[in-house]
Amino acid sequence: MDNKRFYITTPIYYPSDKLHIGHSYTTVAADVVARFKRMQGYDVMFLTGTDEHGQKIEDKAKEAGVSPKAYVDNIVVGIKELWKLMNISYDRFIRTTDDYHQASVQKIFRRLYEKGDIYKGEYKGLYCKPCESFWTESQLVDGKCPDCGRPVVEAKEEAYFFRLSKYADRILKLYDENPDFLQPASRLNEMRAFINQGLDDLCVSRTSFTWGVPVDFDPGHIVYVWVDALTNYITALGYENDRYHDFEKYWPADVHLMAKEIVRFHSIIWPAILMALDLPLPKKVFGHGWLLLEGGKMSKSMGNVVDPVVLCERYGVDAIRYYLMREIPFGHDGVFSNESLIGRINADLANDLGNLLSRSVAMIEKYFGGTLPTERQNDPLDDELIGMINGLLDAVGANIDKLMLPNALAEIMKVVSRANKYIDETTPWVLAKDDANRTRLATVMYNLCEALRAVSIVLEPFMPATAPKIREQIGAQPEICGLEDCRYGLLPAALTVHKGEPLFPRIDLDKELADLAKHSAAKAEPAKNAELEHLPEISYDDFMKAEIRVCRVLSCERVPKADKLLKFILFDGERERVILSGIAEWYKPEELVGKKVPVVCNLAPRKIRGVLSEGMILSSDCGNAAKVAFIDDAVPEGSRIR
RNA sequence: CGCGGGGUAGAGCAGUUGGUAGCUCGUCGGGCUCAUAACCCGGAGGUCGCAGGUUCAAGUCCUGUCCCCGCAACCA
Repeated sequence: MDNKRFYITTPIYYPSDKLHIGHSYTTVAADVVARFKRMQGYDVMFLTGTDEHGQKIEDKAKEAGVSPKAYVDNIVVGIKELWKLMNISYDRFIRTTDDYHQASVQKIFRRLYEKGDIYKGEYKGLYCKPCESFWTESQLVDGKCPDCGRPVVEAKEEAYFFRLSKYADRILKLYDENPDFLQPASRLNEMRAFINQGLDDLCVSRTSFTWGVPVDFDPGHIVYVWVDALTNYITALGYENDRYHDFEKYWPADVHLMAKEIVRFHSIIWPAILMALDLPLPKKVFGHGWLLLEGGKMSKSMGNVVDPVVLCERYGVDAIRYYLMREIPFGHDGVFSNESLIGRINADLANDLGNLLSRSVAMIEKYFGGTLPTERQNDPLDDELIGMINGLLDAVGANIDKLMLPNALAEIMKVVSRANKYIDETTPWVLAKDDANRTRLATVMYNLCEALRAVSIVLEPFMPATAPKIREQIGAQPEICGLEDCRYGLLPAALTVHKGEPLFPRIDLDKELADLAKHSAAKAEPAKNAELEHLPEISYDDFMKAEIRVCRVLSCERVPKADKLLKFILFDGERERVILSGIAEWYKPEELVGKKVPVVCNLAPRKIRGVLSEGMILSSDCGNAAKVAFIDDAVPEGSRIR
């Protein structure tokens, strides 16, 4: 028993902003595994935290007019509240600004330096003086600084480097000998290819900012993110510090869980650092996919992030946890949408699971006054359901061990479906009509409750709040709801049920979507106002020079070989005019035909892709998209707008 | 240019070592009435991006080709 230990981590998140649903996704996944392992009897260490140093935080804090520490303190409070809200059962929370961590990082850095794996060199690059930033060639825009557009110069500065190149062969060997080290396997090829194109040594210090851990033997140099952040996985256990003392107990980690964009750091740089420190390597690095939003990637700059707090408050934590774990194939990208979320909640949780509980308990109350008689009468009809109950734990466990979390949930839902079907097959309402069938009816009811009990057990890691609610209603005591109790026949024969509230009320999809649209529209406005771009004042005469008229769209089609352009033929009140507009990403041509739109008619015509465009259709910037400013249909073509 | 991933029913996805193409949602029809108008059964719907090849047999292997997405490191 003593050697059953399990160490799982999430990345430490960068608290430059509030966390979004993608962070919740990683963390919920880790939580599910941690909870399951605890139920299996493992001594679990589940670590999460925040990576709080660096230029960006420094900038953000300055913008907000507070110290960097005050800035991150505030965000971290929010993050911890989010994890509390989402029922995340982390055992330890590390902040890279914690004293013990910083002291450990300095020791580790010094140790690597003394060993010769970190050396002082020169960082050469393209430098923008006003921005005090180095850029790579590929980052430049038209050969100029991407931030300010000014020219860059070649420059160099002193910096410390980690001998990453030295470990390339050992890392490749690691992949060969432990194909399971990095999952999904497809990422392994990517990493191999990356290493094979040649690893350069890694720049591990900075002098361009001060918000970080100082290199204690060389003032002015700050330890850069690689050594500062990645080492959290060991400093949080007490490596090179006295705050904790379970490094020996938990290291190496069983799983580092993360999204795919940081897989490279964890499967190349992190093992190299550990090799340099002569420490064992983590057993597994798992890079899951991204939650995409309809229309593309979620990102803070696009302003299209989904706030997990809002979702949890609206639909309940367990519904969100379930959706995240069920809908997106773990390891692949998946699309988040309100429709699919509500669809899952309704179909799986309300209709199948919630309703199964509801109808089962209702029948026991109706036919037996809430308590089952103790005699039983079995039937071959029961065998399949009972077999599935007895096989459930293995099916779920095998999938969780492989981190195939959606499959684990699918296995659970299979039992729910089978139980619903079982009700149809056994037709309890028919049995209830004849007292002679009383024993058989009780058996059917008992079997349903057993299915629900088994389901509640394996569902617990995924939906920790819902599982007890199910048990309460079917009258299952906690003593028979451990993982090892996930088998048929443990409920007392004289079972008493207690009907409760529906687990997951059904959501009216159309109403809900309309409501959501209203909210997000109202919310989008103030958010944008903060960063409005202002232009110089213009005179009334200048304004009146623009001839903006209402035009009707006669036809609209995509421009061949142009992914953003739509070609319009419009009627402006006296003639037809052709206009090209770069809105193809957001509108289908056919949905625009017949619409009335405002057009700047006296804009100098311009040839685009060989077609003369005579004017501009007015649209508003909406996040990263454009929305055409449609005009009320009652306004006649040609009307002047001013 | 390079590297990686992907193109399978209206939508979203499974398809292990090649052997009659599945699942969820939607849709159409039927059943039931215990239940959160939920549940159960059945039907329709796919030339598995395209073109070749290997094979008795290919979504599954090989070659070519088109399209989509990501990465391309000092950015946290």
